[in-house]
Amino acid sequence: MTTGAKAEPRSDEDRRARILDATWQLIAERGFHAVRIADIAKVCGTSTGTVHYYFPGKNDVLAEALKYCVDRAFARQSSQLRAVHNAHERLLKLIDMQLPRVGQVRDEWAIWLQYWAEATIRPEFRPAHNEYYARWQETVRRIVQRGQRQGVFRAAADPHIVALRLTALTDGAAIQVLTGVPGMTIGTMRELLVDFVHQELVADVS
Amino acid sequence: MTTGAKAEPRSDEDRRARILDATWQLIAERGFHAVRIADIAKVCGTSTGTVHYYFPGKNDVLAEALKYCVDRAFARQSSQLRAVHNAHERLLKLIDMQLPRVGQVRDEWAIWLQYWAEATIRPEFRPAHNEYYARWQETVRRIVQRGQRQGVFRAAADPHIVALRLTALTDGAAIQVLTGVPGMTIGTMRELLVDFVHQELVADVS
DNA sequence: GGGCTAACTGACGCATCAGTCAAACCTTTG
DNA sequence: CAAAGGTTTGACTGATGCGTCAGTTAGCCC
Repeated sequence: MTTGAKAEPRSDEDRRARILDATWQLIAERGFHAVRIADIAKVCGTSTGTVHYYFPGKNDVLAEALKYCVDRAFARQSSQLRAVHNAHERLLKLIDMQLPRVGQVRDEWAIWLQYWAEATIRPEFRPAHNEYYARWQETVRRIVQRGQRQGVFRAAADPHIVALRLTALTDGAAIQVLTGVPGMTIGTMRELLVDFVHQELVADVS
Repeated sequence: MTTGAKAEPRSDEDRRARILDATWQLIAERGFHAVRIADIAKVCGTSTGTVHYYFPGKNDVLAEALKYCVDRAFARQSSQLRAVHNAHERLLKLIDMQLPRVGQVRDEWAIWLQYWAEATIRPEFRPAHNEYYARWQETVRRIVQRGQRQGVFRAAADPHIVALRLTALTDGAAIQVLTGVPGMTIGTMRELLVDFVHQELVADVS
């Protein structure tokens, strides 16, 4: 409903992908547990039977939709980041791409919040979640290491620790934006993260 | 099921409180949307009719249960913090009390995750959420100001900013603990937060 | 054309729950 | 004691939605 690409899929076997695409957007809009198979079918212009034809049960559609969304987002980020060679700029670019503005990125953050709530309660969601989360942390860590090689980041910083902190800080700030905490806007969030990067990785003294 | 006080309520009109107590624990265990009126009644040793006698609808029970939990946790924290007079120690005590160990505190964190997921989707949850979140941030901010008055914290730090950062960092770290991100344990979380406090508020240079 | 299969449909069966209600129960007051 | 009013019960209802399945259509090979 928001900004997801809804262009006609070329042939038949990405019907599956169409279903997943509709599903993750519905999750982002209405929440994990408010999504009905009938809603998915309606958005896809198909029947509930078809959804069950491709996925054994509702849980499977939902779980795969989460993965699908996170995967696409990661791929998109990666490809855009590759174009930026300076590590400092690349990190700032990453931060910028992750700001939960309205639209696509905000919906993706909504997915993460749903994912967290679900993974807390249902341990079977954790392995997949942790894989994706680790991949994200690793992206950050690599940029830090790259920056140290390039000499734009302090050599003394521990990339692992910095990644842990920066991801935590990003998540926490995103929560405040998404839940509408007064005083936490997109701008505040960017400032907060940029400052953090500067203090941890750029500033001269320790 | 975990550690909530389940002692016999003295008379009749805290039957309401008993229901809320059972409800928030069920939310923490099973998730917001998996809680059934019948479950609440069963835990309370009463009937579904009684639950509806005290609360007009399911939504009311759930929403009030969230508030109830957050309120109790806040009161408990406040009373324990009051005993610590040195601001630095008080902040460390706060951090310690908020580590999501198993049991009560972990359940309370689970409630926050559910709250966030819900507030993201349903704007009507935001006002209450933001009120509680603001109260928490204010607690942190006041401790920082207190520390500056006492001279144990750097005067240059902006209490508002520090509170924003520390709460975000805490939330982010808690998510990683609750979702079981490898490498993020209670110990790591404490270390991360204590380091942050030291760097932002205690270390000499800026 | 005639068999075969894969893709798709949508009505139906069945389970699950929120909320209702009339009756039962208990407590208080006159 | 009796009436009144507050509280509790649990069977019931109506709605909702998942998953199934018998049936349909479309493509494909012989």
